[in-house]
Amino acid sequence: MAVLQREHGRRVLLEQIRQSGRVPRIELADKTGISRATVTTITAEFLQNGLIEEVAREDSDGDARRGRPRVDLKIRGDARLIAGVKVSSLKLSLVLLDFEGSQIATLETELDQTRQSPDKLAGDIRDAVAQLAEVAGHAPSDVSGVGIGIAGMVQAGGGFVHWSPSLNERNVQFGAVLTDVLGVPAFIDNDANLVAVAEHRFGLGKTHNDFIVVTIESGVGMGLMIGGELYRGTRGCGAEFGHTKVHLDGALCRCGQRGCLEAYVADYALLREASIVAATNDDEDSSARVKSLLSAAKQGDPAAKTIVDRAGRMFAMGLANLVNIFDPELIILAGEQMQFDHLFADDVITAMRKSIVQIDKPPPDVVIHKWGDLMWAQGAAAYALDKVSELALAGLSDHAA
Amino acid sequence: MAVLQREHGRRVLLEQIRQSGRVPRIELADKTGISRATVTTITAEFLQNGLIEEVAREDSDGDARRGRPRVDLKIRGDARLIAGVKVSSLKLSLVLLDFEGSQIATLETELDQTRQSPDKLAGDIRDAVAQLAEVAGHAPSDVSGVGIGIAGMVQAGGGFVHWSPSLNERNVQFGAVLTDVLGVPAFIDNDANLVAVAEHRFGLGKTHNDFIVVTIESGVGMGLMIGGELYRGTRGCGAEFGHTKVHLDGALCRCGQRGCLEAYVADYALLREASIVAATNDDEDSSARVKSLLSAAKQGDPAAKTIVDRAGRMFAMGLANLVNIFDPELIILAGEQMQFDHLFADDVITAMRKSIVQIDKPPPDVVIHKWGDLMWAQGAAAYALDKVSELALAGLSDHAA
DNA sequence: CGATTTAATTTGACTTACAAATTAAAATCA
DNA sequence: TGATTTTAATTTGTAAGTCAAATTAAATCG
Repeated sequence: MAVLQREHGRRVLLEQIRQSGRVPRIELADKTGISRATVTTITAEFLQNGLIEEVAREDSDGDARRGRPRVDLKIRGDARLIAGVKVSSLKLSLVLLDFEGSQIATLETELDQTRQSPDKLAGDIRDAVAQLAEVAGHAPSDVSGVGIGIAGMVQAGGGFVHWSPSLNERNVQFGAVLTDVLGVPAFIDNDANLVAVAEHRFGLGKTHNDFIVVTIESGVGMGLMIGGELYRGTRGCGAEFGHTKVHLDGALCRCGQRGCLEAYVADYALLREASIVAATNDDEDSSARVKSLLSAAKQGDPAAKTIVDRAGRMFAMGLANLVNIFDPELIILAGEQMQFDHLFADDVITAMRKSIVQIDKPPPDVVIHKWGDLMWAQGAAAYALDKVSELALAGLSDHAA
Repeated sequence: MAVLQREHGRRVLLEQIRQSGRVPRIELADKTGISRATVTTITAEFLQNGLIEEVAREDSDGDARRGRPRVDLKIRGDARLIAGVKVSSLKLSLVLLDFEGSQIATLETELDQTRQSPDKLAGDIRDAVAQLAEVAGHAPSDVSGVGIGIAGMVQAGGGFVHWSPSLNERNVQFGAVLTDVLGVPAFIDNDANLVAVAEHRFGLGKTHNDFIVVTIESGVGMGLMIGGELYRGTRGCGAEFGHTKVHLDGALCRCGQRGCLEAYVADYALLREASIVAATNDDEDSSARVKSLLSAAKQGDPAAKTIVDRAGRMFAMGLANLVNIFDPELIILAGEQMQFDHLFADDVITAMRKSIVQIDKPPPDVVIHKWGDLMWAQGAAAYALDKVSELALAGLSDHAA
C-alpha cells in the first residue's frame, strides 16, 4: 500500500514537469507540496530511467541570482515516440510526437473505402504508422503507443466500438485488434473526446480544467473535460450532443430519429432544405453546394438566409442547453471548414448567451478554434501520450532499476 | 504526508461500515483491500472515539460456523445528531437523524412569507431545529450539523446563494449566516441535488453510483450523481434542467426566456393553456384546476388531452437529451404530488426511450419515487451527515486520542 | 579568497501498511 | 470432557515511505 503513495508522487511530478516544460526541483516541491527530499529521490529515479533530463537553466529575468543556481528538469523527448491517428471517411491523418509532445512528423494517407472491415482498417493503420515512423527516420517498433480517434460510439476503456461509420461491423473489440495488428499498445476513443484532450494538453484548454469542446465535422460531436478528466459518460461512451433533440417531432435525422440537432446543422440538413427552394445548383458536388448556399445567404438571398439562420439558432439552443446543464467556464468550438462559419457567427453566440440561465456571474467564454485534420490526430496522440506515460511509470514500480 | 494515507483509510472504512450496516472486521478488510492489521488499528481508534460500536453477531444463515466468531461493527447512532431542513414556499420540513442515519424525529413548521430576509429565515430555521431537538428529547446544542435544501441557485461549496425564491435578497452568504445563527455547522445546497444525495444514501440509488434524479415540484430540478459524487457543475452551481430549451422561441417561461422545459410541464404552464380553452373552472384554486384538467384529459376531453400530452412529450424530450449526454444507468423521477402522474406515464417513458441514441445495450432504467416533503429534508440531512462524518474524522487526525 | 546565499542531497526520526506469527474464541471430535 | 480444528482478531517485526534538519554543492559578492 505504501507503494501507492510513491506512485502518486511519481504521477504528480511527471505531470508537473510535462506541464511546466522546464522546471527546477525546488519549484516542483513548491508547486506539488511534495518535500524537496522526495522530489530529489523521485526525479533521480526518472533521470536514471531516461524519462527526464537536466538542462542548463536559461534564466528568464536576468541571471543575477546569488547562490547555487537552479537546474531545470524537462521531459526527455527521446524517451518515447507516440503516434496519433485520426480516421476520417476516406483518409488517415497521422502525427508523430516525441515524449515531450513535440511534433516530429505528420502524414496523410488515403483509404480505399469509407467503411472497411476491422482487420483491413487496422492493417491500413499499421502501414500508415510504419510509413510515419520511416519518414521521421525511426523503425516502426520505436513507437511506444498509438492513439486512434474514430467517429462513432466508442467505449474507450475497453477499446470497444459499438458502431462507427468507418467500420462495416458493429460491436468490435477494435482496441484489441489494433494492439494485436500494430504490435504496440493502441488506445482508441471517440474523436470528439480526443479533441478535448488535445485542447487540454496543447491548446486553448491548457489553462482550464473544465470546459466543453464542440466539434463540427460532418456530424456534431462533443467532448467534456471535467476537473481535468475527460468525462465519458457512466458507461464509457461518448456524449452524443449531435443527437440531442431540439425540436419535438422535428426534421428527420440520418440516425432515424426526428428533431436531432444534427438534422438542422449538418451539411446534409442544409442541402435538404436548399433543394426545395433551389437556392443551389444541383450539378455541383455537395461541398460546393453548401458553399453556394452560404454565400447566397450572405448576399441576402431570403430563402438561403432562412435556412442558414435557423441552423444557427438551433445550434445556439443546443449550446445553451449544454451550458445550462454543465455550467462550464469555457466553450471551445472546434471545426475545420469555413463552411461552418455561420454556426460560429456572433449572432449565434449572442443567441446562446440569451438562452442560458441568468445568474450574477459572467457567462462562459466562447472561443473558436479552427484546426485541420491534424488537430484530431494530435488529440489521439495526446491521449496515447498520457497512456504511455502511465505505462512508463508502471514500469518503474516493478523492477526498481 | 503519511497522515494522508491513514486519513484515506479512515474515510474508506467509516464509509464501508455505514454502507454495510453491520459488518465484521474481516469483511471490511476484504471489501476495502486494507489489511486486517490496519483494519484492527483504525477500528480500535473509532471505537475509542465512540464513532462505532461492537455488536453481537446475529447470524443470518445458521450459526453453524466453526472457529472464532466474527464480531459485527456498526456506526454508533448516539455518536452524533444531524438535522435536515427543506425550505418550501410557506413551510419548513425537518428531520432529525442519528449518526446511523435512522430517523429520530420530524417536524413541520409554517413560514410567515414565501420570501424573507436571510436573517429572518435563518432565525426561523434555528427555532425549528431547536423545537425538533426538543421533540426528540435533546438540547439544540446536541445537534452536530444541519443540512438545508433550498430552491434556487446555490453554490454549495461556499454556501453562497445567488438567488432563491425563498429569499428577498440575491447573492447572500447564506451558509455563513446559518452557521452563525444556528451555532453549529450548516451545509446548504440546491434541493434537487440533495434529493440525489438522499437517493444515494437511503433510497433507490443505494446500489448505483451513477444516476440522474429529476424532481418535479413547482419547477423541474435535477441532481446528478457521477461516480458516487454529486456533480454540481464546474462552478458549484446546480444544473438547471428545468430551463433547458425544448422549443425554439417557444412558450414563455417565468424566468423570462422562451422555450424552457418548465414552461411546458409546470403547473402554471398547464393552466395557462387550460384557461384558453376553458377546460377548467376558474373559481377553483390552481391546484384544483390542475386536477380537473388532468381528470378531463383522462376522461378523453380533447382539449385537455392535447395540453397534457404535449407536456408529456416535451418532458420525454428533455429527459432523452439528458440520457444522450450522460448515458446514465438509472433515472429516478422523484415527485410528491399525484398531479404529475401524467409526466410519469408509460407513454412518456416510451417516448423517451425512442428518442435516445440507439446502441447495443439496454436503455437506462427509469424508476418513479414518490416521497413527501420529508424526502427533501432527508436529503438535506444526508448531506449534513456526510459533512459531519468528515468533521468527525478530521477531529481524529489532530489530537491522536 | 572567504563570506554569503541559494539549491540539492543526505541523514535520521517518525509514520504507516502489511505479512507473518500469535492469541482468542468458538465448534468438533475422540 | 479435554484435545483438536477452524476461523477471527491482534500483535510483532519489517520494509517502505515522507519529511525536517543537517549537510554539501555551486554560484555571487565584497
